[in-house]
Amino acid sequence: MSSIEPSAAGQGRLMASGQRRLRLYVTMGQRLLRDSLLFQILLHDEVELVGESETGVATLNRLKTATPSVLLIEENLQDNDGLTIAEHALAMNPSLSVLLISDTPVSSGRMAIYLEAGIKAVVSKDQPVQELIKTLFYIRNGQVYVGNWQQEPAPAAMLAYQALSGREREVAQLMASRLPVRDIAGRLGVSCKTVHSYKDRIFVKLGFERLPELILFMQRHQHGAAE
Amino acid sequence: MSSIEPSAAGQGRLMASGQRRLRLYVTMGQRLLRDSLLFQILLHDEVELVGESETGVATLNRLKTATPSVLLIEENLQDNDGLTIAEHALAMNPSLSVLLISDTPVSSGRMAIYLEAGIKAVVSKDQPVQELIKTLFYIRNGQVYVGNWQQEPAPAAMLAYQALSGREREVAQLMASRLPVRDIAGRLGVSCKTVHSYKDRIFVKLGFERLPELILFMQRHQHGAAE
DNA sequence: TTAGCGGTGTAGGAAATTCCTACAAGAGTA
DNA sequence: TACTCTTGTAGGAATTTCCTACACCGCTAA
Repeated sequence: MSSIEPSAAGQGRLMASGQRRLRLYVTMGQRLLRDSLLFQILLHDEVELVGESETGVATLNRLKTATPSVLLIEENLQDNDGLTIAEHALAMNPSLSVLLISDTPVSSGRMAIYLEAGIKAVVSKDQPVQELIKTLFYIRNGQVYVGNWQQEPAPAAMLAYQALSGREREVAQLMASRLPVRDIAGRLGVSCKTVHSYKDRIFVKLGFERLPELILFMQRHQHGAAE
Repeated sequence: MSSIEPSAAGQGRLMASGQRRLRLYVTMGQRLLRDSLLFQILLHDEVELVGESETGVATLNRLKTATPSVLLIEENLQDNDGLTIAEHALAMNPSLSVLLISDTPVSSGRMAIYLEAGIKAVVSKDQPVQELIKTLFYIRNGQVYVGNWQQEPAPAAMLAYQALSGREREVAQLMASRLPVRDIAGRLGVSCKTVHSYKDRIFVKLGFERLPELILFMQRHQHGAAE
């Protein structure tokens, strides 16, 4: 069927950064969180979901056939605690990277216990999603992530705004209010392409990938970190 | 600034469906859930986030200045319970539509209490995100949503697969595995445009809007509702 | 039995978006 | 002074999104 080159193994472009596909298994009790997290995570095309379950035992069963490279698991499961499950999983496959999701911020004491058990990172439910995603990608090659569980009071994000130049701020503003690119271009008296350029720069500077992130950012920025 | 027509009030295209912008306020304790839900919700361009907070009192304070049309609020907050807060909010502004998020499935008894209090709908954290989003849009004009809190065991979704035609299933399959459109076209021996057409039809039939939804759907479909 | 009608396989077009690259003017610095 | 970085501006290629088109095919109602 045609002589079309199958677009060279993998996605090329973005593939350069890390290793291969991140094979993910997710264990999380509540569907709402699991779903919305998954939608978020699956936006990244190097992630392959190899399985999911709601309970610890189900996870241990499936883990034999699914062969994830990363296990994202909640600390508190209905039938067990994530730590125990993770330990079993690690016993079966020591090269698995486990990211634990805890309900509350972790103390350094607990952190030590987790690391001891071979868990690669812990993210609490009080942290931003991006934090979780960043961590996920960070640990995927086996690295341990002992990042800012120290819970900085929302600094980086707001400081980032300072990094935007005047024109960039204007555009960020208008884009966050959902004004279509064409209108923004019209209002600023420049070409659409220029607006796109600003958009690109803004997204790079702030580390965003999609409009909702910017909207949320601007919203939070305006109504102060008062939040 | 130039004589460019500001692309006719609003977004035209999609705007036809409901009323105007859905002005949303979100009260949710845990950042992780709040964030990921918001990213999801803000993907819909008729939603305007007018505020968010973590606690009940903060919400009541902000509600005076922000003027949401819909309040999405968790049942269990750190400082109060969502129901109480919602009642206060409704006392201030009776036209507000409140969507309560409960930790567990709601019994019909509780449901009655909620409706009594003027709450428009309740979604539990055990339900799929789309359910929440659907409900959100449903109640935005003031309608009450007493949908399937009866928790059907995942029927509709899987049945939907039946609705796909042969070719559509092939494409769905390949797309879910993240094969680029061009490669899918090559493999099936048709043009890219054709593949896009299949994609469109698949998304319409299943009611999806983005790739992650399809990926998740196919994953779940294959590994049976066993889940 | 023939005229419709809806579903399926196929594809084209317009507009928008993503991801790069380009480049000149000013700011700052070695 | 020469060099580099940032900012304002924009173009191009490949993709995507959203519509529309159209020929078949099978089924139904007159």
